[in-house]
Amino acid sequence: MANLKQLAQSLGLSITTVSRALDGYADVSAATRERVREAADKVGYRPNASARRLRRQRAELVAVTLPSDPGHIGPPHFLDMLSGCAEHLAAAGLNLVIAPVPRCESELDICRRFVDGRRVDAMLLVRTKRKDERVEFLQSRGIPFVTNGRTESLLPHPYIDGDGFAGFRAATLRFHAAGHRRIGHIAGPQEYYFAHDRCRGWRAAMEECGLATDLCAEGAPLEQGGYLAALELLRQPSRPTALVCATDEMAIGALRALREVDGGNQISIVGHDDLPMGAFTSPPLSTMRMTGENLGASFASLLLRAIAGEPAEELQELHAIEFVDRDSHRRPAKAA
Amino acid sequence: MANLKQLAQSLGLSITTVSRALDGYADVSAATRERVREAADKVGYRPNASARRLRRQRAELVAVTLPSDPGHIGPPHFLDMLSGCAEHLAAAGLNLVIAPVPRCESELDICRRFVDGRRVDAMLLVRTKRKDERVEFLQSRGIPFVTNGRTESLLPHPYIDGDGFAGFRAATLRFHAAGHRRIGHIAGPQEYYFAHDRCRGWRAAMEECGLATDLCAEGAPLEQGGYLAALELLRQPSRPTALVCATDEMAIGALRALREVDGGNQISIVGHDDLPMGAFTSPPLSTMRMTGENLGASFASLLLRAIAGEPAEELQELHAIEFVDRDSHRRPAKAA
DNA sequence: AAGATTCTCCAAAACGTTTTGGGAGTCAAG
DNA sequence: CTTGACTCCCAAAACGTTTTGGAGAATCTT
Repeated sequence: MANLKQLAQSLGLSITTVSRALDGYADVSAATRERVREAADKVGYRPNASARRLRRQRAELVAVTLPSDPGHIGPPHFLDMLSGCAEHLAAAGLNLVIAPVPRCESELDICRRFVDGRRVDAMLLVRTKRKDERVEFLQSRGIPFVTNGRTESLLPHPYIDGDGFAGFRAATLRFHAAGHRRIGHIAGPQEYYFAHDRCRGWRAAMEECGLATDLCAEGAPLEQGGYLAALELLRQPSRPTALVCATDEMAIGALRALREVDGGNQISIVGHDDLPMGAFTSPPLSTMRMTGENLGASFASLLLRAIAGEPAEELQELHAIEFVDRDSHRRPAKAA
Repeated sequence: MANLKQLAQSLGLSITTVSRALDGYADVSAATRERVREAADKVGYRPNASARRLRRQRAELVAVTLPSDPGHIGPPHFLDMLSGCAEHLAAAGLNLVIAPVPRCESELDICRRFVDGRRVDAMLLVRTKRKDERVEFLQSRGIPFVTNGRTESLLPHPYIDGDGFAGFRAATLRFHAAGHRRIGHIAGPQEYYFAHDRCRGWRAAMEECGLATDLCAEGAPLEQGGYLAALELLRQPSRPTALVCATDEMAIGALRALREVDGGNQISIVGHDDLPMGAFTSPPLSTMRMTGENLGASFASLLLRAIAGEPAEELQELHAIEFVDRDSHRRPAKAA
């Protein structure tokens, strides 16, 4: 309700003094400072955010772009992550705005709007592509940002990512150790870094074991994509006995395909993301997930450090992937 | 990069004219308007958001508060809803900021911070309680807001809600028509409007049918809460043969309880929310969901109309609840 | 030809902060 | 008495827009 001028007037002080008193500067006597603070408390004074932002040349805002394709938004914990991130940003006086991408615009347009209108101090990018134009743009503008997922950008940039390569390699080797020899991969769209990374992990393991890498099918990172890709692999003359799937959603689609095919329930399968519903599929879906707790806080911390100017190299977190042992990966190797 | 002053200087025009040209006022000649627009396009001029907000006395922001208790954030479609809402708000020049509530603060504190700092033009409230202090506060401040869920506030306020009363009444009657007589209710915390509303619906149906309303147990709106509440009902001397659960999460907990009890798999059950994982439980969980598509757009529209000053009475949407027929509600009435 | 009207444009005043660059006092030291 | 240091305060200048209230020139009316 009240602004600085009114508050100052009612106290018989100058705007300057009131402002500095509230900010705790030392050049205001302790007595006045206390008097000002009490008065401010009493009238419930809060500085006008827009005015402060204008003067300070800070937006006090961070934006996160949300891909609008339904189902592309990421696992359910995504909202928890955002919530955690926003909470930690708020402690530093920053708010998190969500910026969904309308169908008619590109993610780049959104970035441009936010950056060039000086609406944000930093950005959070999700679902990075190997070659991500948003990253290039933000780098060229010199605006701080953190990505959820790596890219193949030449310049380093801050990110948090799971080590999909290692995770999928390990999962594949696990199948190999269990006696599987025909291990298929259901891959996500390869322009996404995570999908490519996971595919590489599977491929590396296969090559290490001296196995052919032709049992690979790509699909949209959705239930339907996994379903179609699985059908494709099941049509092969020599079927896979195990499937490593890029995401849980695809794995669930693959499970549906397996149910429709003779002996499909004898095929092992593993996904990635640890979707809650995976616990209820039949068989319960073994999966993988990124380690680390309170990811949101990590993102917030990286963002704040990026804003503070820390070099990108020090703001990169690669998290190990852990295996979540349910049941779907335990089918015998020799069946099918 | 550029601001109005520089742009004006480079064109040999005044700031005023450039500003008005870009806003399309009629008092700049079509020729100059075009010239200005081209120049602005070329240098990629975007008005500084903070400056505009200060001058216009609008924050161009809407905040949504997220309860921080994990699991309380609502069904997975919640993020889709937010995303849709943000998208439609963006079309009107408003951005959506998410405001999670840290453990040490109340939702009211958050509202206060946003409202008194003039950080937002409106607020979106979720998980309303029957007596909701946030609603009272916002009403007293006269700031526009829309709630997801009704309240028992005396003054009307804009909301979108599902007709839980009718939905739960209908579901209960459906069980009655199928021959069930001992129909239990697993209720959510009654301080929440939705939980109370659904409970009333069950109770009304029971009374209409002349049945006792003692088979009711309350729990936290989580899997564990449903599990414990179900165990409580199953301990009764005469067990329910059907369960109407306030939420799917609770229903899934109840399913776990049923599995642990002899003959539990003969008990019918229905939930509410249409969680994706409900399709994978065994048996697949019959459920209910609010009708209406693109809820986010509806919220955005109500928010905009509230900001425009439309009276609250015209900004209330009560959506019907539809039944989602899977399998879990089809157990015979005479078993158990 | 004088007055009214219309077209274009602009100077200056906001909006509410934060920050710069002092300006009065007071006190102690030189 | 002067000087310097220190304490406490303040006027004024930003920050970049939008909007108000004209001003000057051209065109139309009478």
